[in-house]
Amino acid sequence: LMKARQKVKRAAAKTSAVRLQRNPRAIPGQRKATIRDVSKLARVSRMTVSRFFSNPDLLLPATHDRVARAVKTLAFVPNRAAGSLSSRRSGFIALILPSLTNSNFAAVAHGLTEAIRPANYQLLIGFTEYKVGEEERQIELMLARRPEAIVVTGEHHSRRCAALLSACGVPVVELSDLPRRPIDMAVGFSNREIGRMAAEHLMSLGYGVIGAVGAGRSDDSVDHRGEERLRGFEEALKSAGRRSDLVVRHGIPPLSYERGAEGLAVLLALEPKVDAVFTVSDLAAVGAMMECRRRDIAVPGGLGVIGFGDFDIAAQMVPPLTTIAVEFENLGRQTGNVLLPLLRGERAHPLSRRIDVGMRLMQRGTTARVAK
Amino acid sequence: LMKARQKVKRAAAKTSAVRLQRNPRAIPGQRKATIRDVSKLARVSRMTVSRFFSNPDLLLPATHDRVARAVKTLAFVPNRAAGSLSSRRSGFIALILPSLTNSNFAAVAHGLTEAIRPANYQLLIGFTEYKVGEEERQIELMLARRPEAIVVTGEHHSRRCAALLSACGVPVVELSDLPRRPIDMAVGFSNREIGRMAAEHLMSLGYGVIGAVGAGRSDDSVDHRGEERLRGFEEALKSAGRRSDLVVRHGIPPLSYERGAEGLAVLLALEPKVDAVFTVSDLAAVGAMMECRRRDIAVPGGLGVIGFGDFDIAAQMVPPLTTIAVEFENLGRQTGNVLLPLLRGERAHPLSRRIDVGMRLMQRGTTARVAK
DNA sequence: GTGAAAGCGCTAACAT
DNA sequence: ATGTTAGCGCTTTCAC
Repeated sequence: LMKARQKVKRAAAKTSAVRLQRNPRAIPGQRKATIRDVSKLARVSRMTVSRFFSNPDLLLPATHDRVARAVKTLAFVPNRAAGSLSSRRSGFIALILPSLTNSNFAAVAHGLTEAIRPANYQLLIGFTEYKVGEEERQIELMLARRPEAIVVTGEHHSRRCAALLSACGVPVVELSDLPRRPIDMAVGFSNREIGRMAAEHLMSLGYGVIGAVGAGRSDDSVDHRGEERLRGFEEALKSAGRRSDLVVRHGIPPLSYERGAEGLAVLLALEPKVDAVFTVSDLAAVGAMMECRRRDIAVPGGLGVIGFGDFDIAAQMVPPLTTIAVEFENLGRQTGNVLLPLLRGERAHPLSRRIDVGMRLMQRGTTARVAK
Repeated sequence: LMKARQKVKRAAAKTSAVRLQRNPRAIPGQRKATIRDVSKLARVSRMTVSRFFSNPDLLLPATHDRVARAVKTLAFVPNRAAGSLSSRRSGFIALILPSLTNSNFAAVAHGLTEAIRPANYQLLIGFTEYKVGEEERQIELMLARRPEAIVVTGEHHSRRCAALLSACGVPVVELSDLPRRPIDMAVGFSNREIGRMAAEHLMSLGYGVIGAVGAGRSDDSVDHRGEERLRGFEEALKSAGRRSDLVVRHGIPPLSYERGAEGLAVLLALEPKVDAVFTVSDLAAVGAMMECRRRDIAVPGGLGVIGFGDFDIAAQMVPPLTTIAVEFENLGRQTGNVLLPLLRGERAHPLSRRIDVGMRLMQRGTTARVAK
């Protein structure tokens, strides 16, 4: 058997000597050093070099030194694709967001990055731009990289997305929504509750004719989370026996300052007597406030305004914007904290499969008690 | 020889039959289907399955169908780590940004994503939070994934970063700055020129005592680009024989609304007669405007304000904010356009190694001619 | 503490 | 149009 092997090897050696550069369409640039090059230079086995990176304490100081020097002279950077293939651990965590332009989603990314850094995972971020088809595409792209966990935004997924996610075999976290029946885990808050909270806040202050502004939808883009907020808002008004038809859905997501200003204009045209408005996002609220200034409508006297998100600008406005805050960076961090034990192979704690990070009403200057 | 090979194979088969689960520390979840499983089910060779994904037109319709069915029943998703290793093309483009919380950087990411999508590349985003040590760490993490191109922000890199980048063997783009001697390529604009432009704009309108607000620095964080803007600003004032000492560097990057408001306060304490201010970012400018409102300083009458970035909020302010605009999404798109031919193996066009996307003064309401 | 062997799942190159 | 073979660069496993 031994002899047979030798023969095969020699035959192989002959062929491979012929073709030096295997793939001409390979990325250009001088060939990178491999673990093999390092091992030769340091006169150790490849395994020793591997251990140098994964478990340096196992090496004898002298060996460690030789390897370190070789690594340095060759400017060796281990190839994680090869490592992943062999160890069956990619070191990736996939994060799929609607958009990065929203600073709250960016905060999620930052929080998650921070939480997973000590474990040496790398984030693989994708964004959908609120396009419905894009989520599927992104999930497939991600799955091809064999992430060790997948974090998606929201609870609404196409059938195919849901199928891909439930079959993917790694932990899945649904972010920023709390589905009744999560695919796997969920970390978030209730968007519906936020709408309700906004409506109740406005009613409690004595506002009478209350409207809302959110994003519309097109054939290929939706903002499910904003829509949930509007729904909660309508519910609260209805169950209080109030008018709940003053809900403007304007423009395609994401909602911007400008869309907020326009949305308010639409609302005022619909019902000039509106005395308070909830906008699905602070950005729209700020836009609405600017529109008020242009129209000489006093805030909060002429119009009460409440937003969502507690974006940085909210507290800085004059008057400062009343809003509902969610700690998005914390959301990301919590997600990381839920995932880390799972990635270490520990079983999921049943209580941590659905984490509500809650929300907080930040009453500031744009809402105030109305004189009856 | 043939017989020898058979023997080796049989021996190998025997061993591998013994150990079913090779790596117990592998990520949990049922074993994913491999190209081999598909090939068996479809009764074709593995290459045919591979071609099904890379070049489906090559297959006979009947073969194509059989493979498609097998792929579907097994829910097969090709493992890109294995593919990358074999083809020596990772399909990654690395993008290293200071932060995602800045919507202009997010815009870059979006633009770049859009540009590279048709070629089926995937972005690998990392952020440094303006920390100097983080850039090195990020670059090393990225290099381990063998990206086919690396995009970094700015021209200032530590020695080690510069070394890693110049030795990495793939195209490198420096973003949003135009170094005199780029490592490889650069797509951006002159931050210094922006500072100059701001100063000249204010001088041309007749403002007399002109200040600026930027971010400070700590031991481990800097905003080189903002600093460049301040430098250009100082230069312009100096060469016009004006006072150039009213430059406040406040707080650690990134500059926020709040920091802008505080920065203005510092500036006013330093020199109450200031009649115009340039802030290194629109966010700080907005913060400064809010501070003005709190102090009943009229804008632009009492204080002229000019920012940078043309963030969405700029045009929405009342009065709308004068600023200097750079099309950041276009910056990302251009970067993609420069990279794509290189990734296809074409030679770099010498003219496209340094692309200036330029800038535009957006004169709006916060600056106006001063009555002498 | 170190090494040898085998194989992770795919594709380039060549053969038919 | 499809198949065969030999690796890609690493890590697991097990032997010493």
